[in-house]
Amino acid sequence: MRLEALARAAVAEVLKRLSLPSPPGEIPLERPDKAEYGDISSRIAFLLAKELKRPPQEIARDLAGHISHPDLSRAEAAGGFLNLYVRPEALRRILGEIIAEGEGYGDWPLGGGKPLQVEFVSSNPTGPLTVGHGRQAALGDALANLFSALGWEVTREYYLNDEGRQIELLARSLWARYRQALGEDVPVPEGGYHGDYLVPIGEELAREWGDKYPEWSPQAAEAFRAVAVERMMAMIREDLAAIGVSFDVWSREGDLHRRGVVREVFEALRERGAVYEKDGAYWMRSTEYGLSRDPVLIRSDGTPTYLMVDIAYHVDKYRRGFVRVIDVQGADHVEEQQQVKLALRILGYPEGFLDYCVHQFVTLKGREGIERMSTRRGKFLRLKDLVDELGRDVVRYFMVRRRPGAHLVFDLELARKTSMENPVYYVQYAHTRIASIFREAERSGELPAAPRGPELLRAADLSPLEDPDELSLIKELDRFPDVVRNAAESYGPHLLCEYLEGLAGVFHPYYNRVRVLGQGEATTARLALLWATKTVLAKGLALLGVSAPEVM
RNA sequence: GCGCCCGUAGCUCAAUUGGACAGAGCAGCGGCCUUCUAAGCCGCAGGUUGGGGGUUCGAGUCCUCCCGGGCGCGCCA
Repeated sequence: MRLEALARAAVAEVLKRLSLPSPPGEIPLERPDKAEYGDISSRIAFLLAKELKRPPQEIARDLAGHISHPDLSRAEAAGGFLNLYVRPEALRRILGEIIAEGEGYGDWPLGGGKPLQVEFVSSNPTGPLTVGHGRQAALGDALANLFSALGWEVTREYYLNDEGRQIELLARSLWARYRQALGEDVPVPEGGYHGDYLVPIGEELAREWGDKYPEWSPQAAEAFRAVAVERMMAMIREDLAAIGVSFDVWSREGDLHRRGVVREVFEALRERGAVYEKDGAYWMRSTEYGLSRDPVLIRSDGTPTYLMVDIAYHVDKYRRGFVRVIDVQGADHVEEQQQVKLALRILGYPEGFLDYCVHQFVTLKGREGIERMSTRRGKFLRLKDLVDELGRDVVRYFMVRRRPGAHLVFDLELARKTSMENPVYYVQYAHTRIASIFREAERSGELPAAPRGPELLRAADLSPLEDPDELSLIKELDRFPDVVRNAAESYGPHLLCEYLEGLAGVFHPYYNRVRVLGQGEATTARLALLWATKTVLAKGLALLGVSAPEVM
């Protein structure tokens, strides 16, 4: 039984024994940040104060005076809080349970194997992935990992927008590059894609096709669009491979049209009275529901807007059996998100079905200062170049280290450092140091190699663990599953970074001060503790898509 | 102008979702390697949480008004 369960049982028991009411919901518990507030504490007295018409401090004192549990050494009332101190034996028993759970430690059965989708990146195939998409790739993948750990059957999906005006512009831009390669002075269209990446493709087409398309025509549009989309997708796949993200499903906009989903969902909205006609177009009645404007669903030329397709896409997701969908999107899509959610509400889909993880943009802080990026203007840093320079681990870690809702300033100089200043290495190095101890233990014969070594650790006598840092380490390890759950449910993988840096921050001083090998009985106990620490570090890093190296 | 997000140490950011005296890492200063990797450890200094008002036993967190920044306000995606 973990710390919280133990404390909850103790508090529930004393409430019952003193015939006090239980608060609605669970008994609140916190991990105090100061040692003088105990190992775990509860603000329950504040919750009972109103009902009992007694001051919180008095209630807390009552509870502290009467609480009794074999695993608690002490209970104090301070400022209305009930502070509990756990016996070292109980902590050591918890460590034993963590070791027994092994790799599965940190997982939850909450999702019950139900299908959940994380849709992310979904960048238009109009250019390579930029640093901004990198944040989304890292974020989405980490969330997918986290929800898998919560027991959901997770699908990673990329929505591919292979039709529409932006693609038209892309094709036109590529055609211009093609003409340029043939020595003609055709400019890239206004608002088109000015990045260099189209230049070599234009040259290639010039060699291959010669002067086959001297004019911009429907035939040219067709040909250049097909090549452009195909080449851009190849580029994007390359970028995703570089950062180590892969998708289970690639869905295409064109597919939704062909299957008639778009038309059908539009009709459904119209039947619900959510649509009106004006200026030859069809609009959704959004202002009636408090949104700031009515958007167009079907243009006057009869083609559906991006929003209309997006709504249909989400209906389709529901029909495909997902019980929960999380879309990772940039802050520039918030209005769109409100419109989609509203449409789903009108259509009667369950409220919690669709959720958005909205993230702010990334700016790069290098020597030249902070730069803004734009794919269309060709002013951006390709994600792959950044990964090639810094490594996948650094890029991934930096991208998820901040709360998604906050702007991310990517500090290139810090990221380039291979020292303690770089938080990724700080965490990874803790893992490496432990690995090193195990290598040394095997070499010196203090611990046999796997599988016998781990078996011995599972059966180890943990009673020599009484150093305060050792007990702190156990308390940190005990928190891990809660961090995983919280990081997933609040869409905040950065909480995992915080945790891992904290865990490494307990380990490093301990390592520096306390010798593990050659300490007789204590050695096996310490190896067991470090085994658990190493497992949690590795698992935490894995959830973020970052490696846990044995050697650095 | 309207809507959404943000403002915390010199810098980059946390803060268990309303809890205790607001915490880290850089940058600054001073110490620690013949012992499992110094990519490390220890110590010092650093704050009116943008500002005012309000709700609450209790506010960085909720409400309100200012100030400053970002994003959006297309029959683009």
